Amino acid sequence: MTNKVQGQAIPDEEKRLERQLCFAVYATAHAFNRAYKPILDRFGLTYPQYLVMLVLWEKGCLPVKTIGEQLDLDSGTLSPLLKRLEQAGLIGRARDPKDERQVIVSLTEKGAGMKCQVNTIMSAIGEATGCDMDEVANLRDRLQRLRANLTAE
Amino acid sequence: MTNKVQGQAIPDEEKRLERQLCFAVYATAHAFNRAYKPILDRFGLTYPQYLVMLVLWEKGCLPVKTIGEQLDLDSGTLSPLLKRLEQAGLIGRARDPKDERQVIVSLTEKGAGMKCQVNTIMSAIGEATGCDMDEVANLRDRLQRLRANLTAE
DNA sequence: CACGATTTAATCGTGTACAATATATTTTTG
DNA sequence: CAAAAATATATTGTACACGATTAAATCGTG
Repeated sequence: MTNKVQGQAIPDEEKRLERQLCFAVYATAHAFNRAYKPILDRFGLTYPQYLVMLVLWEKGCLPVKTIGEQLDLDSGTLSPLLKRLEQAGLIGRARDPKDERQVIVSLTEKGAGMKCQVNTIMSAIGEATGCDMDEVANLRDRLQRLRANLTAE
Repeated sequence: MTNKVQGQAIPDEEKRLERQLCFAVYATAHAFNRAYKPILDRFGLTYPQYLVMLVLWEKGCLPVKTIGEQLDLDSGTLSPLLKRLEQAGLIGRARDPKDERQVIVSLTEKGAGMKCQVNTIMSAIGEATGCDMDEVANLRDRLQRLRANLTAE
């Protein structure tokens, strides 16, 4: 016998990698990345960069802080990523005159013009998932609840 | 009108970040990582390192290749990760005498002894997910199907 | 048996992630 | 109003992740 105090002992079968929800999420995230790569390569974007562009296409100019809240990423990740998007000519960055602490990220002409490619990208990925709209919605909603639980510490 | 040829145009509402299944997966993977961090820190493990240990606890000695197949990671990721596990004294690495191309990864005494901590780790994470066993199984199976679809290119 | 093709790991370069720290700019308070 | 606290971003160090390349060993076919 291995464990009695802290709840039930978990049977070995349940400890297998394939049974872990965390691994299913982890491996699916990688699979999505790989599915996106050939599509996004055509636009010179990485997947996290594409997410930033999605937020900007949806909401327009935003401070770094807000982008970070949307994507759940901190400045240590976003600063270099935004620098690369700026070098690619897709976004601009400027200190907010009202509050010099903030850096406002905006779309350039080139970055805004790229928005019309979203249909192509989302259609290709939608195809690759092999899921109908109900299954996508089901899975997405379950994941959102799970994420909220995990974050609620 | 934006798009008629390539299937239907996707309404703007569907393009929002929160509606994307890929982002739900991406953000949940990060949330899992953060939930694991304080637990795994106590054992000096990162989350990917923990996954490698899970595989070794389950199957014993394995070549790098097989570990990569289990986790869907390549040698560019595993080589440095395994080197750190070796430096931490949890695993050993040795060329297979039968086939010198292969490196067999094995558990040290210390690494094998750590297995009894799995109950604690999995219980803590299970708690953090806030999901009952049915919901975990449901979500895991849906993700496994999704991953298979995405990988089937 | 030889020699080219394949297999297996390691290495290198680029790009996330994140904790910890640094810096500059508000905002709050004594 | 000045010092302290809070806020926003950038930087640094460590650790994945992956494509591309390299190097060593084995295999396959002539």
